[in-house]
Amino acid sequence: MVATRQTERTGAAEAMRPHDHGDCIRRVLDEAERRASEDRVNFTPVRRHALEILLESHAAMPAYGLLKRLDEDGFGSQPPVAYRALDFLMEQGFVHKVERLNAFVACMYPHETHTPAFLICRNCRSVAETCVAPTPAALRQEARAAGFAIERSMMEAEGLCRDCAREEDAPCD
Amino acid sequence: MVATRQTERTGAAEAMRPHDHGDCIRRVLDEAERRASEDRVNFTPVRRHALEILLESHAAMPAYGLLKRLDEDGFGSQPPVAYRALDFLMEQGFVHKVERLNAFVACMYPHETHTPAFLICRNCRSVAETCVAPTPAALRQEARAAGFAIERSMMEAEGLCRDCAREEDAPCD
DNA sequence: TTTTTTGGTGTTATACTGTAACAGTATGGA
DNA sequence: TCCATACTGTTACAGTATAACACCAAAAAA
Ligand SMILES: [Zn+2]
Ligand SMILES: [Zn+2]
Ligand SMILES: [Zn+2]
Ligand SMILES: [Zn+2]
Repeated sequence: MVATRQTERTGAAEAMRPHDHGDCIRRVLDEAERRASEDRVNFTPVRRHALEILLESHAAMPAYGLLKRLDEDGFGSQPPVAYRALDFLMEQGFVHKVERLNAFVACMYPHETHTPAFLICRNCRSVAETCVAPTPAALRQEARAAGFAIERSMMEAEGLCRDCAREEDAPCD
Repeated sequence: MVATRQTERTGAAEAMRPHDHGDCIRRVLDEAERRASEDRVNFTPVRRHALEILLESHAAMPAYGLLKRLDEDGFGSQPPVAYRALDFLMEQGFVHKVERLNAFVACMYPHETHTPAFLICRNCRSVAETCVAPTPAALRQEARAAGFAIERSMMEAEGLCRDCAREEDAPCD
């Protein structure tokens, strides 16, 4: 590992420090808008509004919490409403699922594809996304800077195993 | 077949390669037995049997799948049966939860506390635990050796944020 | 233009995952 | 004997997620 030498600590676990959250919202929303139009994907009202709701705070929101909000705002009351919006937002990389909480957060670094790393408080369920390479050492350092005490952690990588990759390649699909 | 020249790759993602699985079972079960008696914890029949069931393969098993098996074997049919056994096994570090799958696997390295890292096939849901330090680079290398194509990954760390830690310390609990 | 396809939405129903709470039992110490 | 602790049996319920089908509009193909 390099001697990280960070003069500027952008991308640190800001969510757990005081900051201008209006900035977070504007920055992320603008970037999402830009990328959606660039990628020619359909950023419909319900999808946009779902992202806006998630952006209201850095806490992770359960799907049914989001659904409740969407319903109050007139976007429909049935589970697929929320899950479809979330599927879209996750595909675009605008939202991550925090698996440990079965809950969702807006991505704070939507300008780059990345392996997200989260600091999750087991007590208040606040969530801070870091943009550092998620090595245990780097994460520990982020945590220290945020005053966060890591108790346990895990990493999960999803993909295709050798056998399944072979199947997908097969000409007789 | 890559010519990776593997003299001995202990701790690699063995689960995704041919291996003597009887060895896995004996090794892990013995170690669990030893640690349970060392730590004076109550390794009751239902708990032991739950571990044995999970050890039957390296696939992740959902709680209700485990429950079904426990029921067939006469250990009770209600959800708490499975969840209590799983809670115990996770506390002892004998089992991990694979969050992405809401499913559980026996730990392949129960002799040491660690940050588990998993390679999860999205197609067949097979799971390989690696015992390397879970850096993205190390994980990529493990994946390559196992013929596994990582498509996305994440890291989650749970603990206490600064504010919640302060509360816990507070004398006026 | 007409037809077809595609993608998004509305809705119902259902499956899967996880926990609270209380009663019963065994054990071991005061 | 009384009490505390830890494990188990059971009921009821809360929370999470998806399948499936009907409907519609806009884009693409004919
Ligand atoms: Zn913010
Ligand atoms: Zn992110
Ligand atoms: Zn094995
Ligand atoms: Zn493990």
